[in-house]
Amino acid sequence: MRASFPAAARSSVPASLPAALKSCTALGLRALAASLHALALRSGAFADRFVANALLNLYCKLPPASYPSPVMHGTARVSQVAALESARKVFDEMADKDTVSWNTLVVFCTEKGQHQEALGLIREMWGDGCKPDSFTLSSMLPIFAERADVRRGMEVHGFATRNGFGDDVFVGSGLINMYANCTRTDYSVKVFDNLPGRDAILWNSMLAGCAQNGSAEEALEICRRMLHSGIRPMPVTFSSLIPVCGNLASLHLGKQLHAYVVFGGLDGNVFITSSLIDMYCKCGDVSTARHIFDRLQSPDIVSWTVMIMGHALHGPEREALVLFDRMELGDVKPNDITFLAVLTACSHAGLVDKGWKYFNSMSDHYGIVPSLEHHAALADILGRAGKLEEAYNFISNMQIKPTASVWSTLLRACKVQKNTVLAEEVARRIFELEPRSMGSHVTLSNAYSSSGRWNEAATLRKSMRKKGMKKEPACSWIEVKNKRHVFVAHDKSHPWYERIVGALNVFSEQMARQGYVPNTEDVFQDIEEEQKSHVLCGHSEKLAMVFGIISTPPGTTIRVMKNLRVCVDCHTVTKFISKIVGREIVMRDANRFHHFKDGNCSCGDFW
DNA sequence: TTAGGGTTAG
Repeated sequence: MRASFPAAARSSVPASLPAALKSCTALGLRALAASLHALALRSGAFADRFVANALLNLYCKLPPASYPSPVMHGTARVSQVAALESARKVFDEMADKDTVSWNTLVVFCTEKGQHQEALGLIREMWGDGCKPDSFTLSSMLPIFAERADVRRGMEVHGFATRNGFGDDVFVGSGLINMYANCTRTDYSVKVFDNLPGRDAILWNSMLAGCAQNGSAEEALEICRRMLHSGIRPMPVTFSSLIPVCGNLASLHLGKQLHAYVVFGGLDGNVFITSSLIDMYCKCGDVSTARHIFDRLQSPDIVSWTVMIMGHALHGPEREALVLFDRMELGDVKPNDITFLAVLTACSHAGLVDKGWKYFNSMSDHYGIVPSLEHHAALADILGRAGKLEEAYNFISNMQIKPTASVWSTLLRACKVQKNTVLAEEVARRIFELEPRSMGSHVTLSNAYSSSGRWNEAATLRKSMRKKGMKKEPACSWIEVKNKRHVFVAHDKSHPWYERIVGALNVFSEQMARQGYVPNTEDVFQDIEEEQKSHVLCGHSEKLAMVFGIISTPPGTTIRVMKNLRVCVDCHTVTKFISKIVGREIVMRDANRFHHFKDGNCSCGDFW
């Protein structure tokens, strides 16, 4: 027999239920929530719009526990579909739906990445006579942000303006992010500047939008303006801004932010510490990164991954594998990005068997399907280890269609191994997919040159010029006394140019006495050997390094950054100079970090 | 009374 409620109790049920359900949702009280659901049905309170909406929200935030727990991608998807179905069931049973009901479901779908379902619901909502409001619009914008669909994002913007939501801060922050993701930070700034009042989250939206899209200078400018407006920096301000320092490789700026973090007592925030570890790695100071990492009580997956990647790029690569194995023993499970880091370590260390082992364990032990990037990483491991044929077969037999970037890892390996026959075949494949691939044209031309096939190299260069293709100019930079100095080859514009060349000549004489012979392999022009060594003398990384040495006190570590890979001769020269001046020289190129000390390099001459 | 915005790794 079902208990019936006294009339007085029944009337008070709807008033108190929404708040009670909200508390259950917030505190994760599933059992109590289930009882309240039963109560709502028995008492008739479910007919109340507020009660039903609160229940719907409960089902979205706290789906019934009987569904499989979301562990890996595949299972999580099943779980989300089941959760949506259960929420939808509650929704369909509602007699009195309003905009809140629709929005609750829409938000649930967008947050779970079920974008098609969300857009379908919004169409259904229109058909039901319920017009989208600011909640709906701010939920739609992240969908077009992720798809970088600026056209549809702009349609939402237009709708918002026409319907009186142009001043809404939630719609505003959605628009700022959407435009930033579509690489239109200029529009983000316009939206931001036109919003009334000031809102701390909007400032952080602006900052994050610029930071995530490579607009480093703009991000710093936003930060200056924010502080000037009296908005205090928040934890999220630091976790957005610190990666900017890493991308600029600006160690002095990164250290300043680190100091603010420590003084503000924010060094326990996992977002901030992960970004600090990554920043120090990217700025060439891996030992400080490791120092921070070693003091973490319980590193999360991002902290582990950035530290593993740090060792993969700086060496010792085996330390990256030691960390990975340590992580596997704990509670934190590796994800697809962690595997990219560990495969990078295998590539730089030349560990073919381990590379295969980790690659296979992704699907065997973790249910992670290897992506194009993982395939490219394994192809790189094989190619760099000289197993060109194995790499070729591996790429040819991939389950997913290889892209030009996968093939290009093999092309670079062919150049290093001086196998121009295979290089031509691989380049043919690349040009079928990407006829104007600049990097691959240059690599093939360099492969011809370093094998002495000057005519083919010249013909290829000529056809590149004809097609209007220009090689990215090499440049290197160094920070001295908080100022960045940028050099291109034979750059005479620097005020210290004469002094740099003078010092370089002195070093050349010392190196010659110690047995140095210029390595002209990377001079891709058919000129006399003597001229080639002159070309080598002016390479941007040498200019930046020598400037660093003569403008800093003895013993100071020199950190040079280069946009392309370091050339073979510069690598040899830097080894000699590190010994002559007794300094550690760190050089970041497009592929990894080189730590030169006492005449040796951490890459073991394998890069 | 019920729904929404900003952060770390490739």
